[in-house]
Amino acid sequence: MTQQRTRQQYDEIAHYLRTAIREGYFQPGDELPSEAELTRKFTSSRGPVRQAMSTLRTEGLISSGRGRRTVVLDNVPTQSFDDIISFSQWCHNADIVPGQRTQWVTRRPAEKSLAASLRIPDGDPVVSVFRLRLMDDVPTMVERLNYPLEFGRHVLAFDTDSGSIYQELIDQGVDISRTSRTIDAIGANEDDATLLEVPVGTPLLRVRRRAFTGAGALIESSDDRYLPWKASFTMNSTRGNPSSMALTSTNLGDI
Amino acid sequence: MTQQRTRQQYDEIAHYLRTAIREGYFQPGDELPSEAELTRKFTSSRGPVRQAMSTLRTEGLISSGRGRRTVVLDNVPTQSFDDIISFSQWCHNADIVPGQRTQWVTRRPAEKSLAASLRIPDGDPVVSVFRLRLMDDVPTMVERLNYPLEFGRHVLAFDTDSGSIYQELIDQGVDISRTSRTIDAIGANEDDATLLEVPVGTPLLRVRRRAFTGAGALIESSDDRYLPWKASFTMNSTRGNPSSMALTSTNLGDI
DNA sequence: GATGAACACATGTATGTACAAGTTTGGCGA
DNA sequence: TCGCCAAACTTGTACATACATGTGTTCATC
Repeated sequence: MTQQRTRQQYDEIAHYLRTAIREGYFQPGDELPSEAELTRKFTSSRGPVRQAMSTLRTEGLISSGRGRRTVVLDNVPTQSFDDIISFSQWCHNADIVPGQRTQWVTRRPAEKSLAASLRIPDGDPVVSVFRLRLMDDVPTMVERLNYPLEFGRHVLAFDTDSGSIYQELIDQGVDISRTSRTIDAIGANEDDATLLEVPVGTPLLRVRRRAFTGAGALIESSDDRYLPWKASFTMNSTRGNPSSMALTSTNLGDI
Repeated sequence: MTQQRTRQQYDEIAHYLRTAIREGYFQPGDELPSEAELTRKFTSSRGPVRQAMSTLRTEGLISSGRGRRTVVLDNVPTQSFDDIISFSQWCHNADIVPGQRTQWVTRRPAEKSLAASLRIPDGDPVVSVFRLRLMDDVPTMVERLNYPLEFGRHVLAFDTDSGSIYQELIDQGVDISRTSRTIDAIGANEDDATLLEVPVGTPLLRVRRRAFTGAGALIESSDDRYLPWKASFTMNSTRGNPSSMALTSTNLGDI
């Protein structure tokens, strides 16, 4: 999936360390080999070694500091960009069989709020998808997806019961390079309640997502609602590293 | 707050770019100066420039690639580690007056599940705090904090109605270096409902947090519940960058 | 005017060096 | 034995250089 050409040195080092940590060769609290040792081990220079360390640090796997040896922190969960963006991909990684029951797929003119959210003129055509997603055949999440026609046409031509829309877009050459998520909580409405088989008002974990191309064009604006006892988000922050996460006060109806 | 000694070059460059973007000098879609230009502008070398770019990239502010000029993405919100960990700090940044009404502070032996969550033996003393937090005098969040005695003793000696416990721990020399958060949704129980002045069962955004020292010792295990129309989380992920965030299936009662 | 090759320029990766600024270690002296 | 200091080692920061690899432009050619 989304293959890379020849693996870079720093990528190789990072992969080695990540694997060694995940498989318990380095336990939480253990010291990692020093940069000098890794340099020798991989017949490399300090640059790639430090680059690998840097990625592990922002993943929250290790902690380092001047004079101190680098130590392994908790065996924290982390996922790649592809895992994060795709429900199907995430299920596969967790050894869960993903499923979907498409409720409807439409092409229609965008009403005002949706147009604003997609940053297109009022009335421009959008493609919308409404699906129930399942984990091992158990209802877990309701998914509302909206695409500008430019990208939505790929969705219209796709059997939305057959798998990952995300993967289909990638295969069609759409360059998904960044996503922004807003997470909050909301009570199940009637549609949600029926599909998820819970009472109206049941607290759901809502994830509103917007996906962008590298050039900044908006690909998707979506609203996913999870049963909180089936899925949750975990994130790590480390002092000194940028967080890419923000607590925001919700005053304006953004997204 | 938590001052730095002399600002490093890469930090200066990052700060300049961040400010210029936030203040609109570089608009979303604009190209940033090339690395060569920045090198000249700051009389520096490529290393620090690239280091600054790297932090902005993981913050989701910019996007770059081989051959392409670096472009500004959305004007995305990001916050530092200190902002993320402290409700008071976050409010200050958003020009909101933070408040708190302490319900109780106790020292007691940990019952089984709490002891496990704090990774201490059953019955070891813990310090617990239960507070209502306010934004501009409006109830916004209920906060349940638990500390092993080693760190909790600082909390016992602190007036929890006077401000930020986090800041107090820092001032007492506690090295808070990493936090792990799990986010989901939960209905308000009777305590939550009374304090937040909403009906029982109202969907709340729950953030369970654990804080660690650089050496890996557990400082705090907490449970914050936000009114979702007052606060939410935002996060950005970029292809190729590690995410430090994970969607997790909630089977075992972790945290 | 359309096509394509050559070129300049952008960022990505890698190496080597030097020094700064912490932590740990070990030995020396009281 | 205890305490202190210097040396060794660790990671952080910075600079100079080289080449890889992709993008965009220019310009000669068809």
